Amino acid sequence: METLRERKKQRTRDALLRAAVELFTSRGYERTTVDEIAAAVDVSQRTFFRYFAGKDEAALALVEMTVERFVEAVRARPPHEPPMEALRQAVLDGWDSINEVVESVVPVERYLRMYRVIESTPVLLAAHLRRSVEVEEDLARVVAEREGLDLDADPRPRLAVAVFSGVMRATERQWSTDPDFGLDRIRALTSLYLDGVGPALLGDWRGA
Amino acid sequence: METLRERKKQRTRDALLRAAVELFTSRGYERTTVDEIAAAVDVSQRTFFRYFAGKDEAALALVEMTVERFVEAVRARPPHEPPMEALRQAVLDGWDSINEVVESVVPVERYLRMYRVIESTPVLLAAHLRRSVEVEEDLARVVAEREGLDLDADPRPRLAVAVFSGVMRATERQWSTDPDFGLDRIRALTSLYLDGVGPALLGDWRGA
DNA sequence: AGGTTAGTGACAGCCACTGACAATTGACAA
DNA sequence: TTGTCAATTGTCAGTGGCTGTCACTAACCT
Repeated sequence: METLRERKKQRTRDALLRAAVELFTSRGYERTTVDEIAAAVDVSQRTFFRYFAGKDEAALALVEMTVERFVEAVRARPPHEPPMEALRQAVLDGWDSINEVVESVVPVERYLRMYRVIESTPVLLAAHLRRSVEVEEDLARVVAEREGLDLDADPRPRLAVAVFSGVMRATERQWSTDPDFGLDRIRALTSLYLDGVGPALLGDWRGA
Repeated sequence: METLRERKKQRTRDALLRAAVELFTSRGYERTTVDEIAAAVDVSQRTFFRYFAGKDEAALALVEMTVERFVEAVRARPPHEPPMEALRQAVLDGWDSINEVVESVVPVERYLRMYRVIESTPVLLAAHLRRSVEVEEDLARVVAEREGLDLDADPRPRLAVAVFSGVMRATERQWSTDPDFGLDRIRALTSLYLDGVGPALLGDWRGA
């Protein structure tokens, strides 16, 4: 059982996160001040910065939860799976179980709306991409370990991850401007784009 | 012939850019204030912001010059070349002619040092990655046009560009931590990584 | 030469963020 | 319980990036 202090902290953090997401998705990121978020939870601005290193961290916190879960999922894939297959399955499974990860803080729908705010807000997109670089490094390590390779000697783990991440980014970007909001659409796009990599790398595009 | 006013403006901008790069590469980006840059050129802080939308823009301005040139180079590649080949040649040619693009502002060596500052400064890396997203969109358009395809109907242009950009990012990242500073090293890594994409995508990595 | 326009400096102000210190509140033992 | 310690929070003051405004000067144009 958790101590009262810890529960209180958790509640404050959740409240701040909820308020932030609420404001970001309605009013927009830039047009929301940290003071407003703090005021909505009735804490001081200083307290906000004790829970989040910056305004952007609050905006990315939800996605961060799912990203961490994704990396774990890759690590947990059966070792005999080829790298790209393991990555693919981990993402798709991630979208299937997104609700379980997020529902304790916000409903899935709000998560998706926040995702679109990130994608359409330059500073947030930038922060998101920067974080992705770190994730890629983690993934490369996982892949190298799965295949029993030395990350510094063999470029393939990093390359596979780079290609995969590039495709995922293209998918996110496409989805974020798609009129169809739903999870099914993301799943479909993910599969479609991953299947498209092979054909796209072929020299001759006339045969499709 | 340019007007005096325009020449003066150009000189002010160049001076600001030079001072900024000088300070960023020596003192570091975060530890350099806009006031210091402005003071080094003896203009007001306000004037700095009339030339650069933000401190980061001054830090990315050099790379921006080469990026624009790169996109043009892709556009100018012979139409019969497959997309990935055109992209590859354009990058490699870009590194060959980097000096011509940059020398009017700073020596190449300083350009390369600035590149490393970007790569190692979180906020700059973030801004750089965000800009790359826009570049990818431009490239996708160029590729689609070259191949006579509709960008909204066929995912292959975006995919090819996404894969290419992913690999380029991995290359940059690798180079930025390499003890070898030189241009040759970048060229070698670029070729190596591009050649590695095929093998990395294969299911079975045991055969190499 | 004289009116017009572009570029600049000075100033005031917003907002994100940080350090320091004091006040409060929960944890835990006597 | 109660007193002590430690964690959490609020307050305050300050820095740095960035913007709007306005008056002033220098370049342009006829």
